[in-house]
Amino acid sequence: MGLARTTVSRVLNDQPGLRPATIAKVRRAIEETGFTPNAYALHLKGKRTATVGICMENLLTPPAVLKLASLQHRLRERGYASLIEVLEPGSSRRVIRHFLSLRVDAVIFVGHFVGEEIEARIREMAVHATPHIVIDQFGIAGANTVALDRVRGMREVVEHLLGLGHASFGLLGISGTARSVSDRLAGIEAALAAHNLDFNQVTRSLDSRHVRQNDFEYGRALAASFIGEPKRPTAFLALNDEIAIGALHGLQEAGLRVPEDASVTGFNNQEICLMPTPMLTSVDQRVEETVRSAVDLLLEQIDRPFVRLRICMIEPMLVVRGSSGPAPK
Amino acid sequence: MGLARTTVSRVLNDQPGLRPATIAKVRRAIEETGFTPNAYALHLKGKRTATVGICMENLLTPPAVLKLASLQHRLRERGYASLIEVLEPGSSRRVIRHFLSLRVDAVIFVGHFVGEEIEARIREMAVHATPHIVIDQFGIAGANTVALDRVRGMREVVEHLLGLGHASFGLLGISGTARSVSDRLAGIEAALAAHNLDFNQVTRSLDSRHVRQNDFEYGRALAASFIGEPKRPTAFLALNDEIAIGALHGLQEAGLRVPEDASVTGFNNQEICLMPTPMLTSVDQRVEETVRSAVDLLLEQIDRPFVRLRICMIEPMLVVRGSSGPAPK
DNA sequence: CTGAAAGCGCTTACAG
DNA sequence: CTGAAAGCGCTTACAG
Repeated sequence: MGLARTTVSRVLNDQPGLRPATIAKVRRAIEETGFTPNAYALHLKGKRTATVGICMENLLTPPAVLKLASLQHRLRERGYASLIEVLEPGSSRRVIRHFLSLRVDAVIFVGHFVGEEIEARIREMAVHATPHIVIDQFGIAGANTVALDRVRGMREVVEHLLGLGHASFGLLGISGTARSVSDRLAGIEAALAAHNLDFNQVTRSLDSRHVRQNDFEYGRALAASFIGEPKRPTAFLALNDEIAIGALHGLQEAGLRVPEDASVTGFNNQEICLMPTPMLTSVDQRVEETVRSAVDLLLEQIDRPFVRLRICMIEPMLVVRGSSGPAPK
Repeated sequence: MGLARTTVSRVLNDQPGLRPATIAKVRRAIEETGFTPNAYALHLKGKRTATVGICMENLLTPPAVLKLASLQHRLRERGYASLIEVLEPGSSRRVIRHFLSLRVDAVIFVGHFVGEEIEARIREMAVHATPHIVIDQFGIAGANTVALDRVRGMREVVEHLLGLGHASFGLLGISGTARSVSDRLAGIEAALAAHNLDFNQVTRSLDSRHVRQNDFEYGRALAASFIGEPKRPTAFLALNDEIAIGALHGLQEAGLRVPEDASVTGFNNQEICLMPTPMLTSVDQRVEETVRSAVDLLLEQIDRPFVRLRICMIEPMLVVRGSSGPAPK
């Protein structure tokens, strides 16, 4: 036959020093038999798997999916396949073991997780010298992290509204102790403090009057509650775009004009910001830049393991649209 | 040491006939060293990889992502990990080869692809006896398929509007030759024919006046165009929810009341249907049922290969909301 | 330029 | 009940 396993292997790996006729013969045989090399045998021999494991908090929010799509695209460009798993609380151990058994070159976490769980996983991965990066969530001990500077994002929103003359703010869904909330509160406080305003005097939250949902209906309900109140705020800051749009509709249904009677702002700058009339002012997460930084940091670690811990903050970008305007006189 | 490779292997695979003390000793050693079995060695020995390859058309539309999330969840339940790749035109060969080299147990296609390309891939996979299923796209030769009956979905929309007394219909984004469009046209024609109405007489499309975008702005622009027309339709059927919501806003901006002056319907029943006022009547894709059927068909094939070709139609569900009402007198 | 041999990390008969 | 040996499908020195 003239087709020793060695020869076939050399053809498949484009190694030099083969007669063209031999190459052609091998290629033809491969074509005819539909032969596909077994990746498992390949990697057993030590070839890099060129695979990255991605742990997603969920696949149900547009920003998360946008990150996933972008990650997958960029990794592919660099020659990596991605293995994707949704991480439910408590499942991280199983998922990471699976990734490790598949000898992934690195693991990416996207979203917000139980801190201790991820910390434990990162320690396990360190044993195997498997690099990692956490996208979105600051504050995980020992974790390489890339995340949006949400404090700054919210500060810019408030600065923008202060600049428009607003002095009383309704907070929509921005209450509680979750990290994503506390970052936003910190941003609001910082901006107010810079203008010598007292947080408790100029902001108001009615979140407790409704069951927290973080969706349109929740925003609508919150807006409706504010309508009945004396001293209604002139600007409403929402935790996310969904709540903001719900609130915008709620205000309009009550006969208020946006932005003439009240301004509304969102957060995340999703596509739906373009849908209401007027369109929604929001804070862009800079997904592309986030993902690019994350992939760069990760590949750097794959190339030279044990570099020092990296924390990368992404600057948000305020996108001003029609839903925010001068405060009413 | 008393820790022969054989013994360790037996412990890891929960095989009977080991002394508890031995088991404990092995487990401790595994724990201490952070030993993780090499999946590649495992599968080389013939163990099933318990992995399914998923080819996505894209990850940028909510319905696609919903299917992915649901698929991933159901496969995990059944013990399968999923390998996800976005298929760009022309990349299918590379992606499928990669999946085959990883010895996936099956491949799932989600979305709409170039027919011949997928047909070629399915033929290649047949050589390896690797089962497949196509979700969403009917009409691929030799493909096991699960997809929504879009003809019927659109027929139900028209029946609903006819029942409300409408007799003139504006089509938004429903023009051209794409399969997803022609299915919808077939549904509209069927419903009209059943009521002895002539398609060309009672429907109108102004799609050609704008650059096709399938988004809010396109819907808004189309609605604006219809406003200026004599004999304005009383009902507007959109290709999808985005166009419908854009149109709804466009009509309202022109001073029309929905549904008193004009009805609007969408397609896909995404979450955004709940956002406008009034909320949008739409057609639900029954993602859960689609995915369940697909996974069932697939596992059936994995268990006994070479069963006959399976085509499964999913019944859509019309969801009536405030955007559709009685035709104006 | 091409082929025979060893070995990657496991599992599975088969001895002990 | 436990261990030594073969072999899964490749790649890579090493001979020829």
